[in-house]
Amino acid sequence: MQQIEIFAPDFDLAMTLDSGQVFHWAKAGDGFVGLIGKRPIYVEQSGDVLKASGEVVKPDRLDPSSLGSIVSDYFALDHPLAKICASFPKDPAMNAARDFCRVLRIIRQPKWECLATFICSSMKQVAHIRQISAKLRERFGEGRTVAPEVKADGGSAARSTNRHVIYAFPTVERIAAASEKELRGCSLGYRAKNLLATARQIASDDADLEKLAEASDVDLRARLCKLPGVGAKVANCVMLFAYERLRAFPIDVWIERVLRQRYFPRARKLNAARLRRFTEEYFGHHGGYAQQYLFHHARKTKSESTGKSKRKMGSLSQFRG
DNA sequence: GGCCAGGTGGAAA
DNA sequence: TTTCCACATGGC
Repeated sequence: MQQIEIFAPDFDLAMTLDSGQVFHWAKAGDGFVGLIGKRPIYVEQSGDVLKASGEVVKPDRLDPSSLGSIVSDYFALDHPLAKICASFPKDPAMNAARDFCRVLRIIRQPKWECLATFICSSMKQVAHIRQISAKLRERFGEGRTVAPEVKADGGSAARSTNRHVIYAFPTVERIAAASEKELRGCSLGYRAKNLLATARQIASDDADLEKLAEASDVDLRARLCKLPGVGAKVANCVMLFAYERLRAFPIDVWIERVLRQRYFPRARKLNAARLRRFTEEYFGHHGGYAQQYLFHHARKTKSESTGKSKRKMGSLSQFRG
C-alpha cells in the first residue's frame, strides 16, 4: 500500500470525474475509488491537495512509475489551465462556461478503454454509459479491491475491512473472445456488434492503438474512423481523452445545441461541414478544452430549451470528420 | 407512453 | 451532395 499527497492547484476532482469523460469512478468515503489502467486507486481532495492510496504490488517493468506520477499523469495536473483558459475566445457563452469549469481537467485515459467506452456511448445518456461500463467490467474484467481511505499511518488502509471491489476494464483480447450475445447482455444493444468487430480488428493486429499515437491529427482521425462504430464524434472524443489531441472538438447533441443557440441563432443553412469549420477555426489550439467546458456547463445548467426536432439534429450529426 | 440520449452506417432523394 | 432512417435501451 502506497499513499501520496500531491499539490494540485486549479483542479476539481469531483467535477472532472463527473464531466462525461470517464465513466467508472465511484464515490466512496470522502473521495472516489476507481482504476488507472489496472491499478486500483482511492483518491480524495482537500483544497489544493490530492491524496491517493493504492497498492503497488509488482510494478511491471514497462511501467515502474510511482503512484504519485501515475495519478498526476492521469489527471493531467501538468496541463497549464490558466494559459489554456486564456486562449479561449472571448464571447458570452465561452466566458460563462469558463467561469463555471475553470478547474476541470481533460484527463489522460488508457486508449482501448476510452475507445471501447465511447463506441458504447452512441445515443446513450451519461448515466447509461456508466451502467454499460460497469457491466462490461464486472462481466469480463479483472476484480481488485481497494480501501476508500487515506490513513496518516501508511499501512493501515491495507488492513481496512471496508474494502471495495472494483473491476478493470476488460482487455481487447477478452472482448474479442466474447460473443455478440454476451456483449448484448451488458445492455449494449446494437453497439455490441461494433464493439466486438473493433476489438477483433485490434486484437488481430489490424490496428495498433499505441502506435497510432505517432500519427498526425488528420491521420489519427482517419484511422480511428475506419473502426466499426467509430465516426467523427467518437474519433474526436478518443483523440481528446486518450491521445491528448487538445484541439479535437467532438460535436454531440449538446454541443450542437449550444452552437446553434449561442453562435448561430439565426442561421438557416447550418450544415455539418460549416459547423466543423467554425469550431476548428474559432476555438483554436485548445478547442477540445473549450468544447469540454461548453459541454459540461450546458449539461449541468440544462440551459434554455431542450426540444429540438430529432430530424434537424440528426442531419447535423451525420458529418464525417 | 413519448421523448431523449457524448452517433453510425447505409440507402434514398 | 444532402437527407433520411434503422438500430437498442433505460430514465424521466
